[in-house]
Amino acid sequence: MPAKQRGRPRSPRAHEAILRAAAELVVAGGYERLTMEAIAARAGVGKQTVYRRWPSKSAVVAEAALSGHLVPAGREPADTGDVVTDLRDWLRAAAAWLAEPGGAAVIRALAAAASDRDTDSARLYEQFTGPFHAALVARLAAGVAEGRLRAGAELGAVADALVGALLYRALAHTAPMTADDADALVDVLLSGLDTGIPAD
Amino acid sequence: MPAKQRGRPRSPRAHEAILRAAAELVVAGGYERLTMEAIAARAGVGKQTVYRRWPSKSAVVAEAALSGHLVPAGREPADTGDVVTDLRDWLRAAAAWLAEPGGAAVIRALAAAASDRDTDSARLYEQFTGPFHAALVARLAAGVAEGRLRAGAELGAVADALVGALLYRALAHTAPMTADDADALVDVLLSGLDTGIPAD
Amino acid sequence: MPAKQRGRPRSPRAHEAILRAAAELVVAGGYERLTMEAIAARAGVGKQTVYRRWPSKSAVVAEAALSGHLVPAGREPADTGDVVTDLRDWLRAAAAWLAEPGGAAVIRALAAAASDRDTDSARLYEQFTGPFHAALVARLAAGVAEGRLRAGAELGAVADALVGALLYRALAHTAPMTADDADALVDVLLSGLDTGIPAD
Amino acid sequence: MPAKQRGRPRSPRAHEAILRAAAELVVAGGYERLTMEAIAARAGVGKQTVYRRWPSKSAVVAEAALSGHLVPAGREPADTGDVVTDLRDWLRAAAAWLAEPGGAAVIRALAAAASDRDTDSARLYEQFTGPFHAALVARLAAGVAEGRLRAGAELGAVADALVGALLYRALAHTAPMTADDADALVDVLLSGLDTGIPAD
DNA sequence: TGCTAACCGAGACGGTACGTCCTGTCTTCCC
DNA sequence: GGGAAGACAGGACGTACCGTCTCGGTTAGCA
Repeated sequence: MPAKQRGRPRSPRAHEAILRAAAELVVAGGYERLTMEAIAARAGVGKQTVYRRWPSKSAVVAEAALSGHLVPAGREPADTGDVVTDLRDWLRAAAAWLAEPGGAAVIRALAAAASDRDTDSARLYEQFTGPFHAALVARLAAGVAEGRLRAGAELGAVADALVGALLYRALAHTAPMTADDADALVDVLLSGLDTGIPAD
Repeated sequence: MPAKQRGRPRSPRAHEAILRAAAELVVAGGYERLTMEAIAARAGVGKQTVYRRWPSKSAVVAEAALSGHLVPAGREPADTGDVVTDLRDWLRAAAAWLAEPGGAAVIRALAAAASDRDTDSARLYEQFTGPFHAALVARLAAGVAEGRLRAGAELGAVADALVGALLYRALAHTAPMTADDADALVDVLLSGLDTGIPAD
Repeated sequence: MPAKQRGRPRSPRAHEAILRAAAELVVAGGYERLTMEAIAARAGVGKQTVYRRWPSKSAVVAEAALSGHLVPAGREPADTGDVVTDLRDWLRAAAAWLAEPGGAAVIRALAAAASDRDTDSARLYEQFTGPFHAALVARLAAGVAEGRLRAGAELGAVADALVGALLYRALAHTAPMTADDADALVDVLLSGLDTGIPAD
Repeated sequence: MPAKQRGRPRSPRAHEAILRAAAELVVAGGYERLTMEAIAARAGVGKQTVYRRWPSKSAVVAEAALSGHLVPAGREPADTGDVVTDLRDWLRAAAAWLAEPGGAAVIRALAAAASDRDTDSARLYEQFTGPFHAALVARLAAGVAEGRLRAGAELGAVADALVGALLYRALAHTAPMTADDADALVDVLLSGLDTGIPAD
């Protein structure tokens, strides 16, 4: 029995306004330049109203990310029946999003938020990258079922490689991943490197 | 002719003490909790002495990382002649280091430092992960030359996948990469997923 | 016709609890540390219930003082027929009360409350010190009628001097007024300073 | 040996600017409306620079008062040789100052500052009213020496009565003391009330 | 040997943001 | 309609750091 509700209920408007403000500010200025005061001010809300809901900047950002304010949800690979094409298309789309300034800002903000000591960064990554990872594994498994991909491979490792490479290129931002890079990565993962010739 | 050195030379003791202090503090408390004042205090140095050398916190951390205060330098893959074994060993060793608390702390600090708007994060990543990436590509190229790996694959993409997967698992830290995970990843990259059977 | 009472009548229990809480808190912590939230909490009452009755902290304190929660009411000088003794006794008693920690705390709280810009401090002082002042004047007038005190003196000025000296010693609290101080003050006011010898 | 001076010395300009700002703001808005942030802002100074010197609002106000920023120093009674006239003139002048809005504001601010739990209010009153009190006693003693005032009276009590009556009228501010009130008070103190006729 | 420049530790400076506390108002459910 | 509870916008609190500055005091090369 969850302690009967007493007093004025928390305003959903304020809740929403805070997350929206945080998302806008983090895209505009990056995580380091983001301040709780600015979030509250832009949301038209007292600071206490922010702190009543989240204990820290990183928690607000995490919630904004998880609730879809920072990134449009639903980026699972399609299933056209051709797993190779689906994989390629998904990776190209993801790379394109991360090549935009907004996408990169989100990823970098997430990495910074996750570095905060008091953030449940496992949960953050799990909820943010987890769906992609899981959807990738599912699509790959379907590809195996189709007979298009070989059985026995560790599909989780493949998803790690795909998500990890995207993340790495986005964070390092020497140069974001291009469509060609994406295709090359898919090619390697499909064809492998082994020539079958054993070492001497 | 670079303006002959005049006045008191900068103290190498102070230089070293600052980097050591920064490294210790970042491992102990994470990047977010790190402050320039604490670095200076722990190094027994005035703040100006820090700012005279580096313009920002992230620059100090970057230097600490690059100069081997945060991470033991020299982790290139060995060349035993067997590229598969070398790759596996390197990935296992890297995964093991990142599974330690210290290793994870360093990576997370680096990610946070790189998220600083005013950091040359490209340079940071390049200098930090670059050598590994380059060494991997070189070792892979040698493997191709040996005839052990097929020619024509985009080796940079392979290195991206390896480094990225490590990074992803370390940052997400749901569970750090195990030796088995490492082996599975190498296996996939070597053997590929493709059965050679085209889509319907 | 005074708008017939509608709805639930105001709780006298709450009223009383608020004043008692305010009195206790002001004695315990002084006026500056007193907060409306603490008053409401200690009274077991919602803040609105306080604000419904009084518009400000100083008003609550004023009411607490005036209603006898802060100071026992009824300290007028006695009338034994001997105005000198009565005056001395009254002043000694007042000085003794102000020498206690509680008494001093009340006076200091009152002074602070009266300093609030939006307090009707004239009313506060009038209601708090006014009765004493008036009773003193009355007792002095009776002394004049008795023939014990000379006519023609400005009795209000005498009362000002008595009340003012008490207040001053209490607020300054270098040392509260002693019985001897009280006697000396009465002595001066009765005997005067003038020798009757004019200035050169 | 007072610990050799190290680091940048504290700015006398800032010190002075803070006290001036505090004095202006307290006269303008009263003690309750005074904030540390406003003091710092008006002084063109960081808040820390205020807190580095004084621990609280009341301490700043106390210092401003004691250093003559709130009240022009030097209000001792003159010595024309005629103690009665001197006393009357002094009391009239003091009453006139307290009747002005500025004077009243200062006294009320002082009373409020002295009510702060953590203020050394004894020192505040002693240094603020003490000089007047002492000068009054001195002038009265000179009057005794002149033969104009009777010996044997407790001159401290007389000064208490004068200062106290002024303070009381200023704080209560039902009506500030007028010149006539001042004259009446001096008259009573000089002539006394006693008719010499004993009680029945 | 003395001059001058750049360094050194220390710590104050004007600022910004922090996270907490309180104000006076409001909104809910309950009597 | 009053009452207890508690959220609301607002704003001051006192603290912690930022990056800069100003002290007295080294420590070097150059005169």
